[in-house]
Amino acid sequence: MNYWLMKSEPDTYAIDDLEKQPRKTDHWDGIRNYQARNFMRDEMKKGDLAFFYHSNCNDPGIVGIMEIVKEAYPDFTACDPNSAYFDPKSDANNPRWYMVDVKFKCRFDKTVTLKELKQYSALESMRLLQRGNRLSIMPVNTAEWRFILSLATGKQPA
DNA sequence: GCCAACGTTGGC
DNA sequence: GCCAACGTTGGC
Repeated sequence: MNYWLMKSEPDTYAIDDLEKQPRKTDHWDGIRNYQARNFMRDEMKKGDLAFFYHSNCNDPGIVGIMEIVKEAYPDFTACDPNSAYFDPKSDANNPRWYMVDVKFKCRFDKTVTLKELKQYSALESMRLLQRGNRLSIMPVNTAEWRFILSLATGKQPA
């Protein structure tokens, strides 16, 4: 069981958009970064949990939790010339990009903001908080996961 | 909208 | 394989 953090720009796809899907499930498309892809393709397992992070917005931060319900399979938007994520260099027979399916689990009452995350020494080694970080999919360790959950719920970590 | 940081591309 | 140029991310 692994924990993750996955970023999305809410103007493009917010956590509410995921919740509105049938069965609250959708594919996580458009990942076009090799490191993020490798995490998704090689390490993400069914049943893993992920924080949903809103990036590039007024109040960036973690807004809720989703579950990985389908492991990596080729990202079909790479082969679709009408998609914003079309990649002419990707070969349908040897897919370059992958996606997973995620299911909405919960939305926090209050966003755990980036600003707030930066305040805690318990989180100072988090990948999200490292200088110049741009990864859109990254692992979160168990201690960090629990700590952030406690911030979201107001309860002490188990 | 600015811009620092980072990733990718492509000439050599 | 180096590295300059360019494109993208994402906080502010």
